[in-house]
Amino acid sequence: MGVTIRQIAEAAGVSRGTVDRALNNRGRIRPEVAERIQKIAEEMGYRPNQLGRALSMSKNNIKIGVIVQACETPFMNDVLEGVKKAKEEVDNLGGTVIVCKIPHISASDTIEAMEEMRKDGVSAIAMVPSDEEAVKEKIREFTGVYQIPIVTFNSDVPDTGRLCFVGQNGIQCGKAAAGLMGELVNGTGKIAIISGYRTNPSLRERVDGFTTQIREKYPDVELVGPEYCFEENEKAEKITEEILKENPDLKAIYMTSHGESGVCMALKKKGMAGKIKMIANDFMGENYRLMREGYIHFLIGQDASIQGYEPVMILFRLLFHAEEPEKELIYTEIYIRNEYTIPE
Amino acid sequence: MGVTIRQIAEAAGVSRGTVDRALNNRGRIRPEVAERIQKIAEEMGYRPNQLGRALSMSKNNIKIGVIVQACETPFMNDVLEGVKKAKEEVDNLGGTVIVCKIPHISASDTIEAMEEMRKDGVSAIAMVPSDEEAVKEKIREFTGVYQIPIVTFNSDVPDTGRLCFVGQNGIQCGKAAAGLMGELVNGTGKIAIISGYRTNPSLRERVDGFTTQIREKYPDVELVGPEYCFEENEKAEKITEEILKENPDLKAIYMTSHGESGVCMALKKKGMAGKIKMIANDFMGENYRLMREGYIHFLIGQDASIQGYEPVMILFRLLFHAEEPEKELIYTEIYIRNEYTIPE
DNA sequence: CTGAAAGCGCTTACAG
DNA sequence: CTGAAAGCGCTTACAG
Repeated sequence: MGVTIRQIAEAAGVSRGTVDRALNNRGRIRPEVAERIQKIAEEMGYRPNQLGRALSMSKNNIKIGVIVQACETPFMNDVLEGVKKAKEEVDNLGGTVIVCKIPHISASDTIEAMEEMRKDGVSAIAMVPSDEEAVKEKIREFTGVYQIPIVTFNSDVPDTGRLCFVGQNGIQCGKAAAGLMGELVNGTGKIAIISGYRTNPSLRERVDGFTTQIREKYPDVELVGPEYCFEENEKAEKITEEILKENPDLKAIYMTSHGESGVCMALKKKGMAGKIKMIANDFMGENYRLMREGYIHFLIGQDASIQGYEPVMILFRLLFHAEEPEKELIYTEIYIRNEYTIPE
Repeated sequence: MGVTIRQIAEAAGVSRGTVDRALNNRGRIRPEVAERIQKIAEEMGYRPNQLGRALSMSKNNIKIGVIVQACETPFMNDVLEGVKKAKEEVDNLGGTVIVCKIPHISASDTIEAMEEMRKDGVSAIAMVPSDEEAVKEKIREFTGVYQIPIVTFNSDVPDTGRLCFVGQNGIQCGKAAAGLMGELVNGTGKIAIISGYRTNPSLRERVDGFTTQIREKYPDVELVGPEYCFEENEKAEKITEEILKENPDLKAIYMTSHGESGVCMALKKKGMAGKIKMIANDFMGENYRLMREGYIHFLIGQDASIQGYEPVMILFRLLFHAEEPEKELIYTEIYIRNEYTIPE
């Protein structure tokens, strides 16, 4: 048990309300008195009890909105787990979290969700933005005109006034893959890159990080691609077949995104399963299976649940404790897994 | 805002105290009344407000003791970070956490710390036990006679009545290293194992997991050792020199424990820096440096801070919410890092 | 500028 | 078995 506001009030010979005003800079107090009280609190080692604070402030009802795009993917499911955990914590502290799931990536749906939340009276929003001008403009409007703080996660839209971004550093992710690849192929040979969409910023970063790092550290490696499979298995399979045809001496494949099963299917048909080394992204059941079957040698992933958890908590800390986030770009850790560090 | 106990009381036409008794099975209530109230609460979708609960119960003051051995290592420092985080949370919820740091691994000091905590009136203890009979006996006494629940972390002592264990699965850790090693050496060649202490259970598990997995999956690999360096750099250096002398064709080294700098020194003197592949354990500054300098190729580690955090929270959940841990063995994740996924 | 009082949602002696 | 009341530590109108 610590020192309470009541004890300070007694020690200072004032009322509890006055101590509160002094300690929380609420004004309406004579500066000398405030100073004296602050000193006493300091001396007594006062640490405010969050419980009392939260319970008392639960009248205000802080409301945080969460907008998630493409919510039916395994990754986003894990993200939603994190959101749920944050929601429970916020609920416990007297706040509210409302979640809007947008089934696919769409600018108009995103904007609509944002407007709805504003009408619902949210005090802040955490969201996965899509990289379109209309969405960016709406974010500018929210942060600027309506003064509704916004935290982006998973993908970022800089220059929109968003408070901060929580997600992966794509460049670093690509570099990590390059380092693993270098070991897998012993620093020499042909490596193909298969990506999802040419225009997707995160995937682009992975490709860039991978490419530059391979060129710098393993000059004897020859890169093939990048080819783009639009995260479709059929397309990925065709691409892989063509690559194999043109490069019978291919040693490895780096996949920045989905379509893994298609690639593996092509490898299987050519009898190359496990012989061609493969690095893929994202921790999900499908990839674990392919890893167990020997197709995928390393998996690179991120802590999905923290991407759902942290943005909500950042906003809550802002609204409840008036605590600004430490950095503008909050990168999540990059995890490497092999066959022995995946869940059964 | 949710339904409150007061609303239920009004709906049921009873007092708030009665609702409390009904909902928390406190007895001293007519069963029919209790049932009726439970039903009403259910219908109204009542979810108890943890804040009110915690604030009210903060009179009781739940006190959790933490005993940490060998607290001056980098790993234990991270563990203590986790303890600190848990302590803040528990403090916020009206509890207390007291920490006792034992500078070195010692049975008598551990027992002394336990006794002191008991006199201090702790309601539960989280501790790193040493693997000695006297300590085990003391743990049995605490859990049995005094009914003080104990959670072990980092290393375990089964059959002592301890509530659960939080830490690494050493076997799995060794297997993960084996999988990485197989890729590093391309499935063939000589690999040396250097461990810390022959008798340390965790290190033994790592060696076992590594050995069995290499034998099973890479029959062409020849294993050298394990040799034991007692986590001392000088000793590790000498051992490495000898191994190199007898095995000029050595391809890689697996270190289960400390002494890394000594090994690297020996490699450097022989001009083998970076040529001999190396996998080491534990995320710490020294190892990051050796990785950046090209000596260490993979680092295997655990989330140290969660090992400090989780045991305290498990006990808090037990005492505060009467919530038992889900499993008896709570294994922390095994993380793999390469040069690109370590902090600068 | 300051104080007295009510209130946040729950628990817990104390009467009856 | 049940109720009325006090209390946990803080905040916040409302008076003055």
